[in-house]
Amino acid sequence: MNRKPAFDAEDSATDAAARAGWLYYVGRLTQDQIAAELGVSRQRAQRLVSKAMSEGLIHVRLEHRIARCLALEAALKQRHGLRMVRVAPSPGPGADPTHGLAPVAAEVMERFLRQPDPLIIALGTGRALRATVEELPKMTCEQHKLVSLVGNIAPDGTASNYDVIMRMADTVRAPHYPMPLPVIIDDEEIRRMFYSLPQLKIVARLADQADVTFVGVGHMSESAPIYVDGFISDRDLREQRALGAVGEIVTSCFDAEGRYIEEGLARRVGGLRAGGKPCGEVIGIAAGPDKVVPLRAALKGGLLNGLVTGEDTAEALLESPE
Amino acid sequence: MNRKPAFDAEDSATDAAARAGWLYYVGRLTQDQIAAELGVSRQRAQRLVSKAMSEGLIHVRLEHRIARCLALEAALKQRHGLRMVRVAPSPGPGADPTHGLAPVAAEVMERFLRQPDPLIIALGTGRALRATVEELPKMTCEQHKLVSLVGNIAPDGTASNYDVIMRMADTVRAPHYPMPLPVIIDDEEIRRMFYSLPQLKIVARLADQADVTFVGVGHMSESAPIYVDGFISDRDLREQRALGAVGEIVTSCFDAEGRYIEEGLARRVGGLRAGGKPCGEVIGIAAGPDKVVPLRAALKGGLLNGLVTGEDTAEALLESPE
DNA sequence: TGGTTGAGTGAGCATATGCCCGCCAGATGG
DNA sequence: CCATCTGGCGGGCATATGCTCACTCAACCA
Repeated sequence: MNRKPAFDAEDSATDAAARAGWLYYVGRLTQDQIAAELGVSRQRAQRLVSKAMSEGLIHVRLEHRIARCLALEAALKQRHGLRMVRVAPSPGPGADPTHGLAPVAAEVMERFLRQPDPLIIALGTGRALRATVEELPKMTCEQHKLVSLVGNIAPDGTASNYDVIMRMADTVRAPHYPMPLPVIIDDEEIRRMFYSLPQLKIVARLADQADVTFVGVGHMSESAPIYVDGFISDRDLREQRALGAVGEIVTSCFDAEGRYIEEGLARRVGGLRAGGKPCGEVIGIAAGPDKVVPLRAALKGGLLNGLVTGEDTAEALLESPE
Repeated sequence: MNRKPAFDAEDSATDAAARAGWLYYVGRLTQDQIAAELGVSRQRAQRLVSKAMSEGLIHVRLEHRIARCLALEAALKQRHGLRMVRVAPSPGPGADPTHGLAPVAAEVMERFLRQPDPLIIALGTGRALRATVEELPKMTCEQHKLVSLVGNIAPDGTASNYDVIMRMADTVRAPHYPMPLPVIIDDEEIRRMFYSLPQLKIVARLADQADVTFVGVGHMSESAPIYVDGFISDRDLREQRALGAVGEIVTSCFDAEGRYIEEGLARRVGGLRAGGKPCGEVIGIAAGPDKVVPLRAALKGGLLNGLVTGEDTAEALLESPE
């Protein structure tokens, strides 16, 4: 009764791997120390540790409320081929689901702003974006250019309340290019005239080359901000919904497949679409139950390649089949 | 409403640490990759990972039946200041509690045998040791010396069945020094004569310099092997128990505090005590419910500095207070 | 207001890690 | 019985890691 046959050699190899893995991950020993402890060469110790990992003997888990968020980020990133996803922890039941989103989004934005090389940063509009910009710290970013994708003149002639570019430029001290035209331009002639203005062409060209674009994602229900705030009419809303619109990004509506709807309203929008530059980042910032449907569509259609959202929203997005 | 005050800076630092730790341990990214991902310097990434660890955000657990054994080993090692502890997985309820002990002990023994530098290896006796030796593979260890600590002549004049040294020497091809004298020598004159034999002096000197000693640990109940196998008489057993004996190592009895009992039987033992050389390893091999009391005493008295035992026994040893 | 302090930062370096390569032993097949 | 093969082993090297040391910047106190 000497050496056992192969059937338990496997077992004893796994035992040794477990032992090595334990010493490495739990005991925090170096592989040299493990080698000494087990009386084997360092290479063998390294192979055992690696085996312990690859055989799944070692389980690592993160004890932190954002652990779930990180998992959601990874899942969303993978499912939709996104470049960047950030999921803000849920604020808890009952609270505003967008609470906590802005600081996280601001962190993302700040990272771009901290780049020393000049960037062209395009901005949409909306509550989420506005809140994000308000979370930015004062800084000096004269190397970048901020470009608005959307007209800053509301239907009533005032500057739009949700025009974020001025505020942002103010906080981060960057050259900025608002789009001096109405959000919606009913007369096609006038619209063409606006677009032919030289300064608008400059803005359009810049926006087209944006390295990164931050946009909100709106929904198209009766309480759609774009409608409630008077940017589009009741008729427009019904028309777009009839055409299949489930959401909008800088007033461009898209259907459940994430395809922009070219008919109707699209012809009267005073602004540009996000994502002109193919290799630029287009980051959507949105959270809340209302945003699940439009976000799902936008992701499906590849309208975004980056996303900042909330835990519950991320979960809902991942619950859909496919 | 710009930068938040310190109260959530702490939180966001922990969040970042959690994120970094997650990327490192779950995502298996290098710190450089994490630095790029988070847009910080590598040093910062390393600090975040380290913070995640030190704040206990990362929990590692080993998914393997020996995980518990490893934890028990660490606990025993620490509690009793032992140099080496191995705990064999429990064979399951109902099975022989010593099952599985021998292969583990043999692994330990083999490690010493594989040493290229010459070692003096002292051996006790007993079932556990015998079983251990039988698990050794054939090998050639001419550099080492095997020394017996205990007489190899049973009271009936035969060579003891549990004399392990011959078998071991046979398997590992090492020079060996049995102790050619009875296990118990009733006549003091004869005992002195035996000890004055030159070859016995050689053995005694070797044993005294043993680099490592392997011994079984016996209990002192009515079913004590030392008694059942006829090495000591009923009277001896009662005498030693009356003197407080709770266990024996190579026929030297000790009390609950792990102090050797010098009266009575001790004067008639034909053999040596384990642990002559202060810096040598003295490794006890024993498992089973009967062994808990003697092992606890031996550990308390520092009679052993190494231990190979079973999962259940280790657990029982750790259950005692103090 | 101006010094002081202390936490956080990046550079640099010694060490640990992971991986590739040539080697050897034991298994396999002629 | 010998040639071949395969799989594990240690040597060595490029890379990653962790740590120390000045340094900065900003808050705090006098």
